[in-house]
Amino acid sequence: MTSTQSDRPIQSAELDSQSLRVIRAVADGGSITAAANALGYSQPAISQTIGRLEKRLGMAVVVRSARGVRLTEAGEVLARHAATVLRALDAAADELSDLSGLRSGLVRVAAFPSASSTIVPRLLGNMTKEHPGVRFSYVEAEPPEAVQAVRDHAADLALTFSYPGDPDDPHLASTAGLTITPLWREQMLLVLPEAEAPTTSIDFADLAGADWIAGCARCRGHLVKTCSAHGFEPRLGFETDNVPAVMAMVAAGLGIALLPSLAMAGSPLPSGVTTRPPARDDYRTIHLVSAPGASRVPAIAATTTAIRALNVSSWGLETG
Amino acid sequence: MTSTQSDRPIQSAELDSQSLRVIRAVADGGSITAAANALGYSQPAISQTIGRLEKRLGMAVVVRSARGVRLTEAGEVLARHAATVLRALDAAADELSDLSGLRSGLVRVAAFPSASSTIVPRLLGNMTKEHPGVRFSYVEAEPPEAVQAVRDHAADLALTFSYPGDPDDPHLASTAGLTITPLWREQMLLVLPEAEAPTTSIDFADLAGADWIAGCARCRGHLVKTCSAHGFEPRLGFETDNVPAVMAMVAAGLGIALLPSLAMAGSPLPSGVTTRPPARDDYRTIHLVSAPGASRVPAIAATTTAIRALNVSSWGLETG
DNA sequence: TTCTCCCATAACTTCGCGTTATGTTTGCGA
DNA sequence: TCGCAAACATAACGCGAAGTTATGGGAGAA
Repeated sequence: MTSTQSDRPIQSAELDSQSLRVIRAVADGGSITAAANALGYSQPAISQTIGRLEKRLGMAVVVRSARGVRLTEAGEVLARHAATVLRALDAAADELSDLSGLRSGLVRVAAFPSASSTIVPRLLGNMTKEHPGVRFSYVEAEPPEAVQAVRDHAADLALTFSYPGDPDDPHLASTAGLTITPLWREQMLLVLPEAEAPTTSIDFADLAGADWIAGCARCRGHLVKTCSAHGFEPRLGFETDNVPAVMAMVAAGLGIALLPSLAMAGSPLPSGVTTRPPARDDYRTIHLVSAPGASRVPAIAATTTAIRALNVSSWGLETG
Repeated sequence: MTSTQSDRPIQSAELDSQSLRVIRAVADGGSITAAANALGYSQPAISQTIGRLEKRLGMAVVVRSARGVRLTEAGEVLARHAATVLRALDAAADELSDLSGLRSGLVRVAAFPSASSTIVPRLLGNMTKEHPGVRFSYVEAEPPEAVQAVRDHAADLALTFSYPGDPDDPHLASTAGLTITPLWREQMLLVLPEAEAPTTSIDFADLAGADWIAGCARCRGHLVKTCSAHGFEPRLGFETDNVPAVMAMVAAGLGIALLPSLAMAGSPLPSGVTTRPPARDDYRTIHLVSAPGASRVPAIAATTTAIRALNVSSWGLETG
């Protein structure tokens, strides 16, 4: 009584968006030739696409008509759902275009404190002016935490610094899978009362008797290391990572300090306080840390490019 | 300042449903390997599919993570729209399965009047019992109009008849593109008063002096042709294609008639009226007319199969 | 360190999906 | 009635997408 139907259910995997595009074009144009012209294909391409689809489905999708072709019920089903599918694909393509064209996207930046008032505002200002659709988040973090944030995918890009030869350099330990690019060398400056400042640079060895005001843990480590390289151990009286406080302490005659040049740019020197470079150049290095693949995310790639393009000479940074 | 983006907008043609399936599986499984297992592919297949997609889009869709992989913003966009796309594809596949599995579908049938009360009810009864989801429409139409309906795609299947040697046979003229299958031979019967009926069959030549009641135009043509083949021209007194009316006229002694056997099945003989077969077999042929490709529409194919499977012997039809 | 998990790559095969060239059918017009 | 034109199908072919297995390398965990 009943016919010998295969009765195999149609899997959605047997439907592809290209076939739906073709069906819709045929429905709109009324003929295979018209669809081919509309889609920019040759006539046999459409004919074969439909033929393959019908073979997969095991039923006719179009039937030849006097002039052109018309859809079967199955074809109508496909044409109806094609509208939904193709609308969604168009929407996705639009959003991807926005990401690709830097009209949308989010970049999560982390950087160390003295960058917060110097590099970061200029960077984000340039970027939002150039690409208003790109959004940024920013968290201030010391290098170890910043690196960890990138590792955890909590941040896309991190600006960090490291002192030469630092054994605790977070970039050395378990930075597996991260890309670390040196950006600039940042000059270290001695901060001291004007009265005690010589006219030119200062030899570290002359400072063996001074009281020192230390900064963050790793900065203090660098200070101790530098002093011991010059044959003495610094007398550390005060500790704070608050730069204006350090300067005020220097102004109050409580000691001298060794600060990176970005700290100067962020906080004006109090009167009576000045800076001098050490006789033997002292610097730390600023790095850009990113997860691999960051270059293949348009907004992040654009941000890294913008970072490299920053004019940083006014802050005492040297490209290197 | 800005980076060198290609900035080429993403075309929705660069997105295919397979990539979306893969993206969704990766999003769900959290790793490429898990997605491969879920989809039944090898791990490199998924890896390469994503790689090709990223190459087409010009941006990353996933980033390697500690354990497995995670989506970028672009990947999230795709995963979000993938839900819509795949839902629509599943819906389409379901509907196609219903069509394929004879749980839905519409078959438009046309047939000649005497089939309306015989063949067609039995056919549609069988079909709706066997396949409740399949819907039917039916229009009664004489063969020329029925053939035209199929040609115009106003009907999917038509039951028609033709008399042997009919020069106006609608199946001969402009049936291009239609499939015509002979189904059965239908016996023609003489309808006459019982009083005048011989016990066995009747030789046509003995009826030269009778008055005749004619049916439809083509039936009348057949009658005239048959009579002239036997050397006389029938005296046509009454014309109607109303079968009960013909029988009533015969019962009233107004003449005799030549009717196809299906007409008998549809209308009971009045008392005093009987039928006899002509001595030399007289028949017409019942055809199935369908548009090409009808066999590739499941519901229509099932209907044609059901037509062939009909038990029609009780109506005086012979397979041939 | 070593083991395990996961992803990428290489090398290869197959077939989907285009192309151009050509055939077939239908409807139309001289 | 006889080509002509229009539309779809088919053939033959090429390329690249998309799958496979085998293998390598990096990162986390015992």
